[in-house]
Amino acid sequence: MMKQALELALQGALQELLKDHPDAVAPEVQLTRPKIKEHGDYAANVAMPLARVLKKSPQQVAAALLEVVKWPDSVVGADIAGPGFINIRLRQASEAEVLKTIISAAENYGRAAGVDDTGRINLEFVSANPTGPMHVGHGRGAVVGDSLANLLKAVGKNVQREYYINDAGAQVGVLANSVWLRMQELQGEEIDFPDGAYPGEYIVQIAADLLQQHDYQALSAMDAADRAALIGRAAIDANMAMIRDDLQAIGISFDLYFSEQSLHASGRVNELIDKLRSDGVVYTGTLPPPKGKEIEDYTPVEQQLFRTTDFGDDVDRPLAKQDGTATYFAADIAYHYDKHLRGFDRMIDVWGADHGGYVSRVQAAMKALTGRDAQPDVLLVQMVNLTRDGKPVKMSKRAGTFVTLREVVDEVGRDAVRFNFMTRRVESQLDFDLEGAKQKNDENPVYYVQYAHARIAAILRKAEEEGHTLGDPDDVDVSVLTSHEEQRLVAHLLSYPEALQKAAERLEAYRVATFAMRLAADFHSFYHKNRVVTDDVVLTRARMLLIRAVGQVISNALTILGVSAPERM
RNA sequence: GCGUCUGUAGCUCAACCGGAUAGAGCAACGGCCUUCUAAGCCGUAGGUUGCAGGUUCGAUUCCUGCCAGGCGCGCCA
Repeated sequence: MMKQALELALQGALQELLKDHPDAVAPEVQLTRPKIKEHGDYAANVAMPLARVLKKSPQQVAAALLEVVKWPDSVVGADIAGPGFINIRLRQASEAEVLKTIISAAENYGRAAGVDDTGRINLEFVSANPTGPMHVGHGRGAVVGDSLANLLKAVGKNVQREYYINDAGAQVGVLANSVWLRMQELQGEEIDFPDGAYPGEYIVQIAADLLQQHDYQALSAMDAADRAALIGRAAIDANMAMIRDDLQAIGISFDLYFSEQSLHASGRVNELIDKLRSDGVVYTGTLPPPKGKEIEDYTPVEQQLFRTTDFGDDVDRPLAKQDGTATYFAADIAYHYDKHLRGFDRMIDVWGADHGGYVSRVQAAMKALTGRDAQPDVLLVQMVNLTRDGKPVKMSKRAGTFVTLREVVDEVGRDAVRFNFMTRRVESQLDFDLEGAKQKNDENPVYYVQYAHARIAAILRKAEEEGHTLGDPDDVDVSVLTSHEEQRLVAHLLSYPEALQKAAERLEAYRVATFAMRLAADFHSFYHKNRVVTDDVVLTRARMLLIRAVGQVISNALTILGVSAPERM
């Protein structure tokens, strides 16, 4: 890699300069790609921090560095500019050679050669409760998590996708009761459907299916708890099947669906609480009433508390409810601890912003259990505001009027949903307009990128019709690609592996979408100023190579995002 | 009240873990289709980066305090 070679050269020069200053700390060499063409192909800022150490002006330091530096052959010039930047210019031909690399590597360009051995990563995302269909907010988390998994795999990480099924606790009882009420109703009985029950139409469907499979009289005669268990299990299975189906519709599947109930059933939650107790981080006490919320009948209760405040949390957290069963928190620690025991070196959790208050307690718990290294990295995905023609779509879970992810995908299409969800950082809220996402114009970035890909395919078809063939890329003379637009494209393609690397390091998959949009923009700009198919055979072949490489990289980026790259539009 | 995320052009967002003249799209205005896809391109205009301090050679970026908005804050998951 050119960048590394340059960094090495500068580091060498740095050592040379610092010979007389044995106790000085050498600043890190950082190379950036300047935004402005006149600033060269790479720029280094080392002279500026070094100026302080050597007590000379940055310009003097830069000059001294240039005296001793031994550049690689491809460097044609380096000069000092601005407040002390060293601008480096490379021989152009050496950059355009990347086009040949891209064509031969094809879908592997930008990807790591193999799977690295720096550890296994567990990536948990979606984990929507199996009590109903996924809404749009879940969809954003799903797309973010899935794209991140693709990205991490692309740079060579060993990643497992995991879905945590919250199939335990009181909500299962509520779900079972909701279904049972609908079953009774379908049998013609008068029912009173309470506020707390799940109102959706899917509950009625599950009830109808269950009536097909089970004898209603027999169910009525059953012990209520046994019946609730049976119906609850069946309803959860039905909902999970629906969720998996909906995820399939946007191209997402998991390596493992992990059941919370299995943690309780196998005794691992209780084992974990015992372990914490023997570790001495559990005590019996009462919590102060919560702030900022009016609670009329707050009564302090003695309970088992996990001393999470010793590990960075705000208050200690209860492990067991008053009825003696474990809290959700206790099960979740057991779950994260289980991931640790399964040998994952790193955990990443993608959660909705409404779980933000939960991060510090889980991290505190994992710190207590395993030490700092096994704390999960938590990505909090902010809300999605669904609009139609700019007006908010009213959603009420209680009234059963929330828009499901499936409805949105069916209406606007998988590609538009996936790409639009990836155009912003997870920290910022996302406005998603149903009409805007369907429009096939500039307002919709997914078409902008896909259009570039389809346009490239069309040009290549045209070129072949005209009798041009690319042939062996190694025989193409890329030195004729000298226009401003061509050089921009080459530089852009060259930076793709670095862009992936950076995005992966920061767990910011949206950067891949940004990259694709910028590359598409550079291509469209090139297209309008340069003709690919001409009478000049040498130039035509060089440009065919160039746009094929552009199309390949757009396709590779879109693949990471789970978006298709069409040949025609 | 506490925690957390956000605040950049009229609107929606970028700005490469402190760097050079803060960039795109939409909306506005003016151009470009008898030649490879106009789902596109070129140009003009638009900014005290919420406010006030601080650290630094240098701050949209880091720190502190305010202001505004989102999310959350008993054994619900």
